[in-house]
Amino acid sequence: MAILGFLRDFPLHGYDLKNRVASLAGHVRPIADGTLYPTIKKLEDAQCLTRRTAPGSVAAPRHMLEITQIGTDQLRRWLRDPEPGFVTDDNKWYVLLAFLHHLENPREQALVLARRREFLDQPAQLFFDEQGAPIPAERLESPFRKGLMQIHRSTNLTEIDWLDRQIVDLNRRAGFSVRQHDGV
Amino acid sequence: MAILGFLRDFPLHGYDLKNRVASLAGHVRPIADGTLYPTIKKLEDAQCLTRRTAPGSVAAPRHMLEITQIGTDQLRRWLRDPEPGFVTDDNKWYVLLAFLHHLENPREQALVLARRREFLDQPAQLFFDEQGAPIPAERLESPFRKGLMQIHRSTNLTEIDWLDRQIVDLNRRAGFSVRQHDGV
DNA sequence: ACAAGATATATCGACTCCGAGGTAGAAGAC
DNA sequence: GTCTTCTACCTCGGAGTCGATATATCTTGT
Repeated sequence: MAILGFLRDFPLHGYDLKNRVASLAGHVRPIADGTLYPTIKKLEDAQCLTRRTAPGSVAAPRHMLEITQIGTDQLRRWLRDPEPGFVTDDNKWYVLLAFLHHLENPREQALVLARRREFLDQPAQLFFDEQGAPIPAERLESPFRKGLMQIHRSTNLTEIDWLDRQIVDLNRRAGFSVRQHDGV
Repeated sequence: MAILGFLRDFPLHGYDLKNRVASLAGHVRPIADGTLYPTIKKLEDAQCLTRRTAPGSVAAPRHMLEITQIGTDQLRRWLRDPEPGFVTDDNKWYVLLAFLHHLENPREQALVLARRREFLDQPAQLFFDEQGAPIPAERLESPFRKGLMQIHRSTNLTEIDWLDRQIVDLNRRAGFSVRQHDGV
């Protein structure tokens, strides 16, 4: 998804893609060659991108990659209806967020944000005692577990706050465009 | 690591472990059976844990798992000198944090927190233009990317704040115990 | 002229993990 | 009685990823 998302911005070659993806995922951890190039080939076979050999500006010849209409459609499908992991896994969610603007329709964007919002609303219960009963943060003996829950709560609130403001904003914009479209 | 960490608290059987690990990793996403049971067997072969068959309280017989001295040592080694991924990947870091109290020595605990602190200090540059120059958050056109960087910065500050307080606290405690030990 | 090093693409084997499926025992439904 | 459901454990195949390795090209230093 990140590959198509970056290509949607402008054409790139594999080596450049590698660095851009690396700075996004996790943080800074580079994507291995053995992952990138087979994936590019797979996307090419699926006609999601085209390849044009260009002389390397600095060194060996590059394969400039360009996204196709099929690729754009595929990207939008992934964004519009993300797999559960993309909502519940922080790293994946951030990747999705980085490309959500390619899903042009503000109402659809708001729906995706709402799914994340819903997920964050679930109360986090991380630790349980021998009987399986949840242990509240104040009862935890380990200061690290206490901090873990504190940080978790605090960062969740930050994100929820941002999500709510975005969702309102997007729906307002969607409302305007509907009214314009209806001629009201 | 999570398996040994939980067992260090008290003996558990596989099914129970599964649920406890699930509520920690990512969030709530259950660990697959196909991952858990082979891993338990691997740890047993490495003599990190022992297995005792007990009648199931509700259904089929359980295998109660108990951590051994070898397992405890292994756990402490992992905690003391974590692989890079455990410092740079949020999910893995949280798992590590959940069991860091098993690394009893406050000075060693502080060192691990310091590694995370150092990682968080690196300025995050997530997006680049066609020429490869970094784009500051204010210049980003996508509100999602802007929010992404805002949230990233805000949550980092929260965690850094907590880390600093913990590190000071742990070093203070380490200092006391050294002085006590020296008879000062 | 030639070696060294950065750029750039590609492949292979090993490893991890998951999901689907299977076994089996006990409790509760009808 | 037997059927379903929940608990509990286990295995296999496939998908995905990584690290090592190989290759080609261009620049720079000597």
